[in-house]
Amino acid sequence: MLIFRHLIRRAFSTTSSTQTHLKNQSLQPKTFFNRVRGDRDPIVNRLCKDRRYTEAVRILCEQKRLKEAVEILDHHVKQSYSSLYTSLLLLCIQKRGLKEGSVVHRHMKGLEEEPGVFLCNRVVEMYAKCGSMELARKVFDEMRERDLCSWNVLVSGYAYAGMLDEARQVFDEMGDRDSFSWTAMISGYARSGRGVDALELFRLMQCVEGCRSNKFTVSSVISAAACCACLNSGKEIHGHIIRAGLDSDEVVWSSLSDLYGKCGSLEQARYIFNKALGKDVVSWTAMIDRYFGEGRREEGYQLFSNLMESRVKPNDFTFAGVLNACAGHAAEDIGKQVHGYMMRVGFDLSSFAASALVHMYSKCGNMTNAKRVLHETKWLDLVSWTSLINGYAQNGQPEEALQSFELLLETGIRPDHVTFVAVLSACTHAGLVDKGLEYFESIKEKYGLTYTGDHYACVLDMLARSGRFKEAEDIINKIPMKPNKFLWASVLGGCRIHGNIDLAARAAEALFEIEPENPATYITLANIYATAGKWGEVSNIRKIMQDRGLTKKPGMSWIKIKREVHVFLIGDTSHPMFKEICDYLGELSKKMREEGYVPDTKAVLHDVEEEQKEQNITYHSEKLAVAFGLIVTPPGTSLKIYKNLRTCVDCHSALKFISKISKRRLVVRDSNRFHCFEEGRCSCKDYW
DNA sequence: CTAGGGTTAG
Repeated sequence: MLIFRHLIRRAFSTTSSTQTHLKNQSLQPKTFFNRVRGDRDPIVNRLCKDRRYTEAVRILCEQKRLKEAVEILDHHVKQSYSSLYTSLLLLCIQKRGLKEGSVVHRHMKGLEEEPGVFLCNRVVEMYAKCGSMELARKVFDEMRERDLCSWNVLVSGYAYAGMLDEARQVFDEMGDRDSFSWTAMISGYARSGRGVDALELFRLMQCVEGCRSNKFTVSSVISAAACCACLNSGKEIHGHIIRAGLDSDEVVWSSLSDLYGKCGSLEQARYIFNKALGKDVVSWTAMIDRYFGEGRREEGYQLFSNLMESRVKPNDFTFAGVLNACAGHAAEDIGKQVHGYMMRVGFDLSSFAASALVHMYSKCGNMTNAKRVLHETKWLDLVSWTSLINGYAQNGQPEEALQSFELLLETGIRPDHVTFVAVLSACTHAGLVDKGLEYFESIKEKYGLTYTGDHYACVLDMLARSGRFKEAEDIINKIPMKPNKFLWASVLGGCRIHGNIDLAARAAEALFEIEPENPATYITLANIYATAGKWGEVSNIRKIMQDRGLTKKPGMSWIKIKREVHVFLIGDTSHPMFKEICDYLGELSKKMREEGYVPDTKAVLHDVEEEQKEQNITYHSEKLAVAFGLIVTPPGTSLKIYKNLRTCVDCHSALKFISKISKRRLVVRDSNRFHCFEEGRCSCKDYW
């Protein structure tokens, strides 16, 4: 990628910058929750020794060390201090500390003097924001005196919790309403996807005299229009925004851009984005992610590059978005550059920018860096671990995957259902069926999790691949939900390997019902019949496909040489070097046969002569791409090839021979996973 | 004192 050239910096050239970032990061609850007393700063210790507890609490509050502050308050402070409560409650709200909040509340109640409305409002807000609307309501109901703010806090609390009907009830009950009340209600509807209700309420609001909408109101109502795809209402409000002069705020611009992105076009969204006077990092991030979301990767990367050149600093959300795009595109080169940039400008090591890094490296098959990042960040985060386990599983290192799972358990983090999907797939790739079944059992028995469709799909994939169809069918018959397409596709795949025609027919039948338009099912089933020599069935299926207008997705491979992408289709003759490539493949084929390669023509559907079949598979797109790469690069260079479909059995075997003969490392990323061919072996150990 | 936009894993 040329666009990042000026920013390239080796991501791992130094570890000292990592240390700096560790120091700079904010105190995140997850990372620093376990700070023990011995770690307390000396001033606080001194104050405690002198029994100046109130001051100690104040300092801890400033340092956002909620737990310790509340502990001291609870045990040592005997008097009431309104201002202390206010800051403690604020901190509880910030950190979602319900437990600490209720301790503070209890402390307040033990006092002679009754707390004022101001403080009570804070308590209601604290309970609401920390997730207990029951307690919030209880405090509200018991308040002797209430002001408008008390009501507003309750409404916004219910709205925030997604309890819109309750919110509306309180809203309708209250006597006076100001912009706060209306906005809280409107934004609640918008966030819960009830855009129409929000728009309706906004119309009502405009009829109320003396209750003007402000920037908060309009940004909420615009996001409401976006969520229900009401472009026309959105445009009307857009006009209102201009007329009322509310267009000087970056959040308003950002929601407008979102509106046009969601129900207009990316071009309109970009137009608004360009027009916005103030563009903060959120607007940038949203616009970049919008491009990636629509699959317009070049524009996404380009805009990210523009952002880096602007005065706005990308944040962890921005990094996570770009890195996840890189992961999806297997664009390790760009991902590395982004990583390098992050190291320079700094990022929060305990954010999902860090886990996005692990994810990116895992997806790109660079497990060394993935592991390194995970350990460097010291962010004991389940998502990162899951990415790592999955990465190992998909990159042919199932032992490392299971080892990582054991390490994860040692940290005390409880794995969730997604983690087990990764663990089971590792067992599948390693051929560890019995161990996999043990893990499968433990999901329910040991960890008390409910099986998801994916768990069943994984375990059936495992059993079907190893030909244990009896056990597979037992499980299929016991599944409480309707098996999904992934499950049946796995079963079908296993039947292909072991030639189980009966179960294959059942699986295919189910798949035809779920996704009749997917050609892959027809092709696989036809392959199974073809392998068994049942040509009548094969032509039947071909006829059905024709009738339904389905065609096989053409295989396509591409390879990047000197920043230029070369694309090959099956049997493609259009490449300028096609003749050289063919000659080279011919030579290669001779050497391969001497080494023991036998073309596997099972994958060829057509009922044609063997020789013709061999011809067909010789020109599979990945073979063309590899041959081209071998010709144009110097000896010893490793090649990276991308493919849109799964690798076929013959190509897989051929590539093993080619890696041995050419003494090259060949990395193939197919639609499912990475294959790393080296010295006649593949990292996937023939599971894919 | 209360309200707004973008937000990981398979």
